[in-house]
Amino acid sequence: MSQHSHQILLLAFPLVQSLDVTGPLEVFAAANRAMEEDGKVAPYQITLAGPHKGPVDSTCGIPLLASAGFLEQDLSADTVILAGGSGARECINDRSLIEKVRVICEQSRRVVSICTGAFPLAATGLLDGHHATTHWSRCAEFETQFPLIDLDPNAIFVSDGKFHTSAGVTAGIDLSLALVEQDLGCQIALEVARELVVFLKRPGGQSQFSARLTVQADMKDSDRFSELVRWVANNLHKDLSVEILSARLAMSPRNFTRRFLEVIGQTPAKYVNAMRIDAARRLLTDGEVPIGTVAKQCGFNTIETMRVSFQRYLKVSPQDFRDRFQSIDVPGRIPGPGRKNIFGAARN
DNA sequence: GTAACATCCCGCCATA
DNA sequence: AATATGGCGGGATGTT
Repeated sequence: MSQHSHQILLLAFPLVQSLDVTGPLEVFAAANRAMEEDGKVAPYQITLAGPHKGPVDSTCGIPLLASAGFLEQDLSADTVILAGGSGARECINDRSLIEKVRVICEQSRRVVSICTGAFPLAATGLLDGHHATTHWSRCAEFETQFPLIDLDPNAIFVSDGKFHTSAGVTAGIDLSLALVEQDLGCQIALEVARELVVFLKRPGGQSQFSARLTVQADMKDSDRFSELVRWVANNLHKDLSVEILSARLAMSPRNFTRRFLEVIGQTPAKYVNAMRIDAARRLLTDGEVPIGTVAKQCGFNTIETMRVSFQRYLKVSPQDFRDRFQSIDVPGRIPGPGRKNIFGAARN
């Protein structure tokens, strides 16, 4: 936690419009707003740059720099973020580009990659011998390309020294949030998280829920599954057992479980549970709905079930969760001891 | 907290 | 031959 400003360089590979880029931008922009509301100076100065080929306008109000002259520009920052998405994997054979990335990363205090942004980072060789992660669907490819890197396919995000790599795009949002917490403290991170309605999760290394996963578009059957996922989100109060869900897609439970894991990246029950906690979280923060009603609406049969789930995954009870978030609106009220870290107890 | 009960989910193998 | 699917068993995990 410090008063000085943080310079952030966001490297976007060909596609600028992807959530990999806009997600972190939103987080840091929200952090700036939160600080300004507190009467402080907006701490984050963000530069968006990259060798992209997409439309050259601005994203989230951040002007895009250095598209054509990317290699020539003198770019450095406190924190550099390599966004993933379309084009990130393809550019690892562009030697001059990778060399440029390497120089930038070497000069930076913190290096962050999101999703497949890990590929260009890995290509620099800087990650060799380090722990890292990337999007689950690209892990096999990553491992064969970069055998010297210690890949953890199950982690949401991995921190190793100055390098922080994250799994999916939503994990990138979570990671940005963690950086904000590191830089500005828990209070601001809380406000940002609340504003963005990002699903809260535990520190890296825990794979049980990584928020709402974006279904890979290029994957077979993804249409059926994304439709199912949408249906699930709208029917959380119903019975969402494997048996019921598999019947909806006219699959055997065994095959459904297998395909669900492949396409969505999580097992059915875990995913459903994550969605339920997510929904409950929103109802608890955004309204005055009694906790028992929240539990029912979100598909937890009883308050007890919901409480167990909250304790297990968020390390707080529903009541604590509600109190904590609503306390933000009360000036001067400070969360009690042991409640300061929304990301869970353990940190590193 | 705990115990009984239910469901999940993943390896293994047969079948399509 | 190679691949996708489905059934089964039972330890792991979750619910009441």
